[in-house]
Amino acid sequence: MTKGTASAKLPKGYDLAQYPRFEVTVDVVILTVDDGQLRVLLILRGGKPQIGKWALPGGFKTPTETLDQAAARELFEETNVRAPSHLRQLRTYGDPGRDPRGNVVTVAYIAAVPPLFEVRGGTDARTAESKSVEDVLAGRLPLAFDHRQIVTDAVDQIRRELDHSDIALSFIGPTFTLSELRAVHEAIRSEALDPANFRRSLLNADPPLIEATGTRGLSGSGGGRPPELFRRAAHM
Amino acid sequence: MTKGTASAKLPKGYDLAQYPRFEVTVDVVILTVDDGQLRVLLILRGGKPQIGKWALPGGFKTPTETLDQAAARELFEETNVRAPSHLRQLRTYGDPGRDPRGNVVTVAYIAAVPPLFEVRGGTDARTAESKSVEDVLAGRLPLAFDHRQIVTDAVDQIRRELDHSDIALSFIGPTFTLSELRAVHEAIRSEALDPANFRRSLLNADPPLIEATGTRGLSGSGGGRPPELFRRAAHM
DNA sequence: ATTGTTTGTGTCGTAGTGACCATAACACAC
DNA sequence: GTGTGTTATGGTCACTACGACACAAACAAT
Repeated sequence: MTKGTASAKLPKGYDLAQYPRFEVTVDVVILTVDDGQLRVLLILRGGKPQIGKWALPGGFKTPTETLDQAAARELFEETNVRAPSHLRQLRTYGDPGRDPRGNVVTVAYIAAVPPLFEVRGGTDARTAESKSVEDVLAGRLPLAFDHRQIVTDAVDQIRRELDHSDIALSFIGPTFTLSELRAVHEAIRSEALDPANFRRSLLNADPPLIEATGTRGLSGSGGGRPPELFRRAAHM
Repeated sequence: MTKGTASAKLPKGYDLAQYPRFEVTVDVVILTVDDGQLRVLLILRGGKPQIGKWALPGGFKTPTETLDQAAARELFEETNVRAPSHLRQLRTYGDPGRDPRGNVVTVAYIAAVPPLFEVRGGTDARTAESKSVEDVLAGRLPLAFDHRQIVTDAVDQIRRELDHSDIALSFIGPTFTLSELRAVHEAIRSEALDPANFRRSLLNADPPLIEATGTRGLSGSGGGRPPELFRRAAHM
């Protein structure tokens, strides 16, 4: 609506010319569990600063979009990944000097997706891959800017939510076995869980998180009883 | 370190001139429980937009300070309240049009303090008072900008944390009775708690949150057994 | 002394959970 | 087909956490 021109009809000091200005960016932490390993979606920077370094997908917010929209847009542009509905804010980073280009404040977003999503690199023809979170946290894979700190905070956040939300379901597809779901929990918590107890706690959850589909999956290559298939419970 | 001048020695497109710019502000939600009522610290706007409306204390970030520092500084400048050590980020708000002055992104902070703190109005000689959160949430006390939404989110956040952290202790002084601590929980949860069960859950907490001082407090005006005084447990 | 109030202690039954055992249902090698 | 290994599923047991309550302790007020 009212833009900077509004200052003309108001007492002096109304407009914002006197205040320092910042670039506002969004960065997106897309987590996934693949082959029992927690991974994060990164792009290989082809642009201006930090060329050749891995970084979180993200970019500049425009004045006409919300922060949420900016995060979804940048994610798709740079990685071709459609933003999940549960893409949400993690935290905002604005330390002076965090971006060598100047005064850049970034709002970090976080979401989880199932593995094997299509990553073709975005319109910018950038390379996009999911990388081991463990490597990032240990510093074996250096990231641009303060993105390692952002990934650290994202993993902490996911760990805190794991037992108090349905976030684990976001890591897997619409139908799944309890083993697959358990593998997600184990990858995030870095510890083994008892299959029987895991099953009981999920089936007794109130409100219910999952429900049986009635069908069964296939036994693994090494044999084993074929598992029941579940889906997310209809939440009303 | 490197400012905008860095663009001189780098390929064109490096500098940020091409991107839209924003003002970045911080807003602080200071919550307190007074007389069994949850309250929020507000200031009466004397400046440019929204004159005469109540608003959260806050202001513009400078390029040389962190977001945390900006929040603590603005809080003290406008309300004379020293920022508690646990002042921390809540969420960032950047919807287009949220501030009629232009493109303003604000990072909201949250903290709890004991009642009866000194609020003299800050250096700006503004009026600062704590107001009923219930009145704010119900819309009986309109706030400037989107500050009502921020207060809503802050209360939700406090409610979520209440049972999984020591945040309740921030609402009261260094020594306290279990009745006082229980009153904090009851005010935030808006429901009565059993004194006996409340005591048991706190004394059995692991890791311990509180410890007895050995001394006793005074009976209330209507009589009653004098209560034990507790303090925050030495967390090691 | 009696009454009322608040604090503090204990009991009881239920629900949740970790550890563990047993059975079911498959693949695979022979 | 039989036996062996593997995973899924169902169940038990002991311990803990917690809501609901009963009750004693220690004060104020009359």
